[in-house]
Amino acid sequence: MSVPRRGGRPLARAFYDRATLDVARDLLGKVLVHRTADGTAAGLIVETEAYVGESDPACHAAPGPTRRNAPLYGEPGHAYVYFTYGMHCLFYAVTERRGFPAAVLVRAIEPIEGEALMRRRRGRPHLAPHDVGRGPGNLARALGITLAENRADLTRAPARGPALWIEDRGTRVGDIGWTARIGIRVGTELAWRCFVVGSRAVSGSRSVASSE
DNA sequence: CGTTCGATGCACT
DNA sequence: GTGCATCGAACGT
Repeated sequence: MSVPRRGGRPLARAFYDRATLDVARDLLGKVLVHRTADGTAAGLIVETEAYVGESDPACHAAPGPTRRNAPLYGEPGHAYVYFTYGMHCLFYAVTERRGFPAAVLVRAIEPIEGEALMRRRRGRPHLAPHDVGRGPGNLARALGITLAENRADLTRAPARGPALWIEDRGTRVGDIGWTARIGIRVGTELAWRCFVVGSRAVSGSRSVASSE
Protein backbone atom coordinates (compact mmCIF):
# COMPACT_ATOMS: atom_id res chain seq x y z
CA MET A 1 0.00 0.00 0.00
CA SER A 2 1.07 3.57 -0.56
CA VAL A 3 2.70 5.86 1.98
CA PRO A 4 0.11 7.83 3.96
CA ARG A 5 0.09 11.60 3.80
CA ARG A 6 -1.01 13.63 6.80
CA GLY A 7 -3.94 15.87 7.47
CA GLY A 8 -7.29 14.35 6.47
CA ARG A 9 -10.75 15.55 7.42
CA PRO A 10 -13.43 13.38 9.03
CA LEU A 11 -15.40 11.22 6.64
CA ALA A 12 -18.80 12.79 5.99
CA ARG A 13 -22.12 11.44 7.28
CA ALA A 14 -22.94 10.22 3.76
CA PHE A 15 -20.01 7.79 3.90
CA TYR A 16 -21.72 5.92 6.74
CA ASP A 17 -25.26 6.30 5.41
CA ARG A 18 -24.82 3.40 2.97
CA ALA A 19 -25.02 -0.39 2.81
CA THR A 20 -22.98 -1.71 5.74
CA LEU A 21 -20.99 -4.22 3.67
CA ASP A 22 -19.83 -1.37 1.44
CA VAL A 23 -18.85 0.72 4.44
CA ALA A 24 -16.96 -2.22 5.96
CA ARG A 25 -14.97 -2.62 2.74
CA ASP A 26 -14.37 1.10 2.27
CA LEU A 27 -13.13 1.58 5.83
CA LEU A 28 -10.10 -0.57 4.99
CA GLY A 29 -7.26 1.88 4.42
CA LYS A 30 -8.96 4.71 6.31
CA VAL A 31 -7.44 6.13 9.51
CA LEU A 32 -9.08 5.94 12.93
CA VAL A 33 -7.96 8.86 15.09
CA HIS A 34 -8.53 9.54 18.81
CA ARG A 35 -7.32 12.80 20.30
CA THR A 36 -7.39 13.03 24.09
CA ALA A 37 -5.66 15.00 26.81
CA ASP A 38 -2.89 12.38 26.63
CA GLY A 39 -2.22 13.07 22.97
CA THR A 40 -3.27 11.83 19.55
CA ALA A 41 -3.19 8.20 18.49
CA ALA A 42 -4.14 6.96 15.05
CA GLY A 43 -4.08 3.72 13.09
CA LEU A 44 -4.76 2.40 9.60
CA ILE A 45 -7.86 0.20 9.54
CA VAL A 46 -7.00 -3.24 8.11
CA GLU A 47 -9.85 -5.47 9.34
CA THR A 48 -13.60 -4.90 9.82
CA GLU A 49 -16.85 -6.80 10.26
CA ALA A 50 -20.39 -5.88 9.25
CA TYR A 51 -23.40 -6.39 11.54
CA VAL A 52 -26.60 -5.69 9.69
CA GLY A 53 -30.10 -5.37 11.06
CA GLU A 54 -32.36 -7.35 13.38
CA SER A 55 -32.43 -10.24 10.89
CA ASP A 56 -28.67 -10.76 11.32
CA PRO A 57 -28.55 -13.24 14.22
CA ALA A 58 -25.10 -12.04 15.27
CA CYS A 59 -26.06 -8.36 15.32
CA HIS A 60 -26.59 -6.86 18.76
CA ALA A 61 -29.94 -5.62 17.44
CA ALA A 62 -31.20 -9.18 16.86
CA PRO A 63 -33.32 -9.12 20.06
CA GLY A 64 -34.85 -5.79 19.05
CA PRO A 65 -34.21 -2.39 20.63
CA THR A 66 -32.76 -2.26 24.14
CA ARG A 67 -31.03 0.46 26.12
CA ARG A 68 -27.64 -1.02 25.35
CA ASN A 69 -27.99 -1.31 21.57
CA ALA A 70 -29.80 2.00 21.12
CA PRO A 71 -26.86 3.63 19.26
CA LEU A 72 -27.25 1.06 16.45
CA TYR A 73 -30.66 2.52 15.71
CA GLY A 74 -29.40 6.10 15.73
CA GLU A 75 -27.83 8.41 13.20
CA PRO A 76 -25.04 6.92 11.05
CA GLY A 77 -21.53 8.21 11.60
CA HIS A 78 -21.60 7.84 15.38
CA ALA A 79 -19.55 5.53 17.60
CA TYR A 80 -21.08 2.44 19.20
CA VAL A 81 -18.85 1.15 22.00
CA TYR A 82 -19.65 -2.29 23.42
CA PHE A 83 -18.20 -3.38 26.75
CA THR A 84 -17.75 -7.15 26.95
CA TYR A 85 -16.18 -9.92 29.00
CA GLY A 86 -15.97 -7.52 31.91
CA MET A 87 -12.85 -5.83 30.59
CA HIS A 88 -12.84 -5.11 26.85
CA CYS A 89 -14.37 -2.29 24.84
CA LEU A 90 -15.13 -2.80 21.14
CA PHE A 91 -15.41 0.09 18.70
CA TYR A 92 -18.02 0.24 15.92
CA ALA A 93 -19.05 2.88 13.42
CA VAL A 94 -22.84 3.08 13.08
CA THR A 95 -24.06 2.73 9.49
CA GLU A 96 -27.25 2.96 7.40
CA ARG A 97 -30.20 5.24 7.87
CA ARG A 98 -31.55 6.21 11.28
CA GLY A 99 -33.93 3.53 12.50
CA PHE A 100 -32.11 0.66 10.75
CA PRO A 101 -29.70 -0.94 13.25
CA ALA A 102 -26.31 -1.69 11.69
CA ALA A 103 -22.64 -1.02 12.31
CA VAL A 104 -19.09 -1.92 11.32
CA LEU A 105 -16.79 -3.39 13.97
CA VAL A 106 -13.16 -2.33 13.58
CA ARG A 107 -11.03 -5.38 14.41
CA ALA A 108 -7.47 -4.28 13.63
CA ILE A 109 -5.35 -1.21 12.94
CA GLU A 110 -1.72 -0.60 12.07
CA PRO A 111 -0.22 2.19 14.23
CA ILE A 112 0.37 5.41 12.29
CA GLU A 113 0.62 8.11 14.93
CA GLY A 114 1.19 8.09 18.69
CA GLU A 115 2.61 4.57 18.79
CA ALA A 116 4.40 5.30 22.07
CA LEU A 117 1.11 6.41 23.62
CA MET A 118 -0.61 3.29 22.31
CA ARG A 119 2.09 1.05 23.80
CA ARG A 120 1.79 2.85 27.12
CA ARG A 121 -1.97 2.27 27.16
CA ARG A 122 -1.54 -1.39 26.31
CA GLY A 123 0.92 -1.71 29.20
CA ARG A 124 3.16 -3.94 27.11
CA PRO A 125 6.24 -1.99 25.96
CA HIS A 126 7.76 -4.82 23.94
CA LEU A 127 4.91 -5.56 21.54
CA ALA A 128 5.77 -5.76 17.86
CA PRO A 129 4.26 -2.83 15.90
CA HIS A 130 1.73 -5.07 14.17
CA ASP A 131 0.48 -6.34 17.54
CA VAL A 132 -0.27 -2.94 19.09
CA GLY A 133 -3.67 -2.66 17.37
CA ARG A 134 -4.31 -6.30 16.54
CA GLY A 135 -7.74 -7.40 17.77
CA PRO A 136 -10.81 -5.30 18.58
CA GLY A 137 -10.23 -5.17 22.33
CA ASN A 138 -6.59 -4.36 21.88
CA LEU A 139 -7.11 -1.50 19.43
CA ALA A 140 -9.72 0.11 21.64
CA ARG A 141 -7.33 -0.09 24.58
CA ALA A 142 -4.45 1.30 22.51
CA LEU A 143 -6.52 4.23 21.26
CA GLY A 144 -8.01 4.96 24.68
CA ILE A 145 -11.56 4.23 23.50
CA THR A 146 -13.94 3.50 26.39
CA LEU A 147 -17.67 3.68 27.08
CA ALA A 148 -17.15 7.42 27.43
CA GLU A 149 -16.84 7.45 23.63
CA ASN A 150 -20.14 5.63 23.09
CA ARG A 151 -22.38 7.70 20.77
CA ALA A 152 -19.52 10.08 19.86
CA ASP A 153 -20.03 11.86 16.53
CA LEU A 154 -17.34 10.58 14.13
CA THR A 155 -17.91 13.36 11.59
CA ARG A 156 -16.67 16.22 13.77
CA ALA A 157 -13.04 17.04 14.54
CA PRO A 158 -12.82 20.44 16.17
CA ALA A 159 -9.50 22.30 16.02
CA ARG A 160 -8.75 21.41 19.62
CA GLY A 161 -10.00 19.25 22.44
CA PRO A 162 -10.94 15.59 22.60
CA ALA A 163 -12.29 14.04 19.42
CA LEU A 164 -12.79 10.66 17.76
CA TRP A 165 -13.06 10.40 14.00
CA ILE A 166 -12.13 8.49 10.85
CA GLU A 167 -10.33 10.17 7.97
CA ASP A 168 -8.91 9.40 4.55
CA ARG A 169 -5.16 10.00 4.23
CA GLY A 170 -5.02 8.75 0.68
CA THR A 171 -3.76 5.26 1.52
CA ARG A 172 -4.51 2.62 -1.09
CA VAL A 173 -4.80 -0.91 0.22
CA GLY A 174 -4.10 -3.98 -1.87
CA ASP A 175 -6.16 -7.14 -2.11
CA ILE A 176 -9.15 -7.51 0.22
CA GLY A 177 -10.27 -10.88 1.61
CA TRP A 178 -13.69 -11.88 2.97
CA THR A 179 -14.42 -14.60 5.56
CA ALA A 180 -16.93 -15.46 8.24
CA ARG A 181 -16.98 -13.17 11.25
CA ILE A 182 -14.86 -14.13 14.25
CA GLY A 183 -15.95 -14.99 17.78
CA ILE A 184 -19.68 -15.39 17.17
CA ARG A 185 -21.85 -18.46 17.63
CA VAL A 186 -24.59 -17.62 15.12
CA GLY A 187 -24.54 -16.10 11.66
CA THR A 188 -21.29 -17.90 10.87
CA GLU A 189 -22.55 -18.73 7.37
CA LEU A 190 -22.20 -15.08 6.37
CA ALA A 191 -18.81 -13.90 5.03
CA TRP A 192 -19.10 -10.42 6.48
CA ARG A 193 -15.53 -9.98 7.77
CA CYS A 194 -13.11 -8.23 5.45
CA PHE A 195 -9.42 -7.51 5.79
CA VAL A 196 -6.33 -6.31 3.95
CA VAL A 197 -4.53 -9.37 2.60
CA GLY A 198 -0.96 -9.55 3.85
CA SER A 199 -1.27 -7.20 6.83
CA ARG A 200 0.39 -8.72 9.87
CA ALA A 201 -1.95 -6.72 12.09
CA VAL A 202 -5.02 -8.69 10.99
CA SER A 203 -6.42 -10.72 13.89
CA GLY A 204 -7.30 -14.39 14.00
CA SER A 205 -5.15 -17.38 13.21
CA ARG A 206 -2.07 -16.21 11.34
CA SER A 207 -1.80 -19.39 9.28
CA VAL A 208 -5.43 -19.05 8.20
CA ALA A 209 -5.17 -15.32 7.48
CA SER A 210 -2.05 -15.73 5.34
CA SER A 211 -3.66 -18.42 3.19
CA GLU A 212 -6.68 -16.28 2.35
C1' DC B 1 2.12 -24.31 15.81
C1' DG B 2 -2.33 -25.57 18.29
C1' DT B 3 -6.07 -25.77 22.25
C1' DT B 4 -7.92 -24.71 26.84
C1' DC B 5 -9.19 -21.82 30.43
C1' DG B 6 -9.77 -17.96 33.81
C1' DA B 7 -10.42 -13.01 34.40
C1' DT B 8 -14.06 -9.68 35.09
C1' DG B 9 -18.51 -6.18 34.81
C1' DC B 10 -22.57 -5.29 32.95
C1' DA B 11 -27.06 -5.58 30.37
C1' DC B 12 -30.61 -8.37 29.85
C1' DT B 13 -34.51 -11.83 30.96
C1' DG C 1 -28.44 -15.99 37.15
C1' DT C 2 -26.64 -16.14 32.33
C1' DG C 3 -23.83 -15.03 28.60
C1' DC C 4 -20.88 -12.60 26.28
C1' DA C 5 -18.64 -9.88 18.51
C1' DT C 6 -11.80 -10.92 24.02
C1' DC C 7 -7.25 -11.60 25.60
C1' DG C 8 -3.13 -13.74 27.21
C1' DA C 9 -1.05 -17.28 29.99
C1' DA C 10 -0.33 -22.04 30.30
C1' DC C 11 0.32 -26.21 28.30
C1' DG C 12 0.27 -29.99 24.49
C1' DT C 13 2.19 -31.38 19.85
